[in-house]
Amino acid sequence: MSNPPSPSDAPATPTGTRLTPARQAVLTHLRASAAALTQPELLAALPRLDRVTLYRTLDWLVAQGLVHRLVGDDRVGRFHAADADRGGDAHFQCQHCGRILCLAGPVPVPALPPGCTVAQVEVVVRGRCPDCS
Amino acid sequence: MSNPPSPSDAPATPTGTRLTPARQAVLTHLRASAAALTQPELLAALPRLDRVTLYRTLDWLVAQGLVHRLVGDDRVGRFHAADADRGGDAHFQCQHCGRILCLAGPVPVPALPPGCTVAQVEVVVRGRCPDCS
DNA sequence: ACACAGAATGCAATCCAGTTGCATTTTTTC
DNA sequence: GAAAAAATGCAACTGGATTGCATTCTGTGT
Repeated sequence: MSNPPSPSDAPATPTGTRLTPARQAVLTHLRASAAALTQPELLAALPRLDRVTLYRTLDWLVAQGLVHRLVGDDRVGRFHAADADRGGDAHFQCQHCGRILCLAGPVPVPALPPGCTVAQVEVVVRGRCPDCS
Repeated sequence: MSNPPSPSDAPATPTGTRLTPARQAVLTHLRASAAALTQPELLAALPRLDRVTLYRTLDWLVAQGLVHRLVGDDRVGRFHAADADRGGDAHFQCQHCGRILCLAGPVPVPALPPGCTVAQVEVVVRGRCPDCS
């Protein structure tokens, strides 16, 4: 996650790892979606993939810093591409349809108790998305 | 969740519901803990309770607005008392021990796409807690 | 005091996303 | 072209969360 963002089409594949078609397909699909997707959603969209392969693929993509994983209110993990054109740490979750949109821009850091080291700040805004209004 | 916060010691029990000893015990235990607790942690602390009873108890407490439920990075639900002396929507999760502390004070809302209705803003700060530094 | 109704509890069974082990296939390298 | 490394697919398993149903408990009305 501390990697500098790689070019969109040829990310570095460190230490004997490959950017396989499956991984490319998942990454492409995540980049095409404005909302964060769950594993079942991805599986439905890419039926040739095995459940476990998708799981490991997402694991790898997250490890490469290409994909961001977040957990919504329903404790289901959702994934979205960590592209430069999207913000990193701010998300909007619709309380009606459950979709998670990715917001751009930095987020303010709230006041912390002394002694706490800050590594990451994540903001989740809940409400109604434009589609559900 | 849209209820006005009830007094600490005598919450309203709407529509024929009771503040039973089990519920009081869970609420007391949550109030005594500075960190948000998982269901297994609560179960270990209150062995007389059944798993399902604890689940339903937490459900009830959350519905009453007495307890706040949040999901951490590990997709495990954690609960903490929604007392007035604690903030509502800001939390700190230690990346080392996994504990979730509750921070006081609201945070400013980041920029949203047009058409989005905001109902709640939640902030999760990740890093190292004082104990793990 | 007794019966009744509604609520709460406990046990068992189920669900689902996530996870791991192992055999097989694919890709890279020598 | 063969060996080695990585990726994939299938099957089984985990752990928290969740539901159904029978039982117990509390409060109310007669």
